[in-house]
Amino acid sequence: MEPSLSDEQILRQSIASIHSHFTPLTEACVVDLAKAATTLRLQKGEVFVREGQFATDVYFVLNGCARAYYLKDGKDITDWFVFENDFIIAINSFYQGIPSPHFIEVLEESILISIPKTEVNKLTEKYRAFDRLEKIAVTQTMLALQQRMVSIQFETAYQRYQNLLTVHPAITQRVPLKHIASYLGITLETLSRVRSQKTI
Amino acid sequence: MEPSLSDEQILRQSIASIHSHFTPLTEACVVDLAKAATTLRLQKGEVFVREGQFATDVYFVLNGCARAYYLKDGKDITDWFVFENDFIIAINSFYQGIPSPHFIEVLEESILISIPKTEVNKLTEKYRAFDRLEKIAVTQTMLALQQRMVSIQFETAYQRYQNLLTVHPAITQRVPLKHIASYLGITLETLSRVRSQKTI
DNA sequence: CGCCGAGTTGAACTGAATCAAGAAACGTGG
DNA sequence: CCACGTTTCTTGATTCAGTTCAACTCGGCG
Repeated sequence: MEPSLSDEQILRQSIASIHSHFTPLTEACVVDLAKAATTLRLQKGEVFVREGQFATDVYFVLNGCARAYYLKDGKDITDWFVFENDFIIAINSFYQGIPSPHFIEVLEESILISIPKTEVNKLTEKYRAFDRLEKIAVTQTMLALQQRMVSIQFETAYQRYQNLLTVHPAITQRVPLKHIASYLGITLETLSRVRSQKTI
Repeated sequence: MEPSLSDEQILRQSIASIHSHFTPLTEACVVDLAKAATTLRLQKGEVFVREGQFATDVYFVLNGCARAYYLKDGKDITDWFVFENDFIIAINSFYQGIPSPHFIEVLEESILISIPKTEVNKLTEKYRAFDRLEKIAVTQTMLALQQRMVSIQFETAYQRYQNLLTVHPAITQRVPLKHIASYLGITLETLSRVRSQKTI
């Protein structure tokens, strides 16, 4: 993480990152986006979306990483990981207008920008490029979920873990294994055993 | 199924259905869409997208039902069901530009309209409303996949089957159980047992 | 130093898969 | 309209991947 970036710098870097990782935005759109967005600097473990809340913002992770999770019968289940240069939202609340089943927290000291949902909707309405950005993000998420469905449905715990490593090789250095286990739909014990075996 | 609809009628009904089930389209957009679309009348079991092909069209099911499936180690795995008034595409090929891992077939005598991908892209570019339609369809698919992830990850075979029945109460009358089983990520035998038990 | 969260290891258990056999429904041609 | 083959579905016995419960190790930190 860069030491002591100004809000101004964070915003500029985020927009540059959106430009290169998703799609370019027009000048005017960038100006409006910069007005709408605020920066967030969060300490490791800070929970910035809670169960029961209505999604108020979209978040872009410039630096660090975050996870969305929910409580199923009291158990903490990770639903989604996000690393630098990606968006994260309380997906159900945002798109279905319901109270969020998810919590979202950062897993490291992180820098995000936050864009209010109302402003997102205005930007989407006003700028074709921003609308396209949202469509790209949603499409990527849809495809990632479809891949995960196939993986979880017909692969063994070992194969799912290997798949995850090919997508996020360094994830085990950044995320506690218990979160990885629940994301993969297995127990911590099974993940531990799977990690200790070198072959099938 | 309506007896002997004309192509004209099929198109008109499809557009009306898109209007009411998704989002309204402008007059001009409807005119262009009608020019781009063609009608398809398929017999039960007809396969209209094959593995290895590049997605050339988006399909709207006006009447009947269809499924997308792939072969995993020679086994036929259903990935998606679609009933009347919904779209179906070879999702990976369409959005990732790769040869389709999926086949798509109709499970009943069905009426679809088919819109070439090139025309979809033009319509998306030209009409805000059409762009919105695509975004809505993709967002709905994303949310449905997310629900399915949760279901498959932490529910028993019995619960998953019950969930499916709440979403598609009549599915067992229209779709062979083997397809439902693979969709739920269980074997045909397990589905049969699950169906015979009245409680957990 | 001792506690606490994170991860490992072991043993017993279980939900669902696999393998196998048969019953029921379906459709196609004679 | 019936007979026959095929596909669809059911039922039973066995096996297995992964869970659960429990005890233990390791590393960091107050």
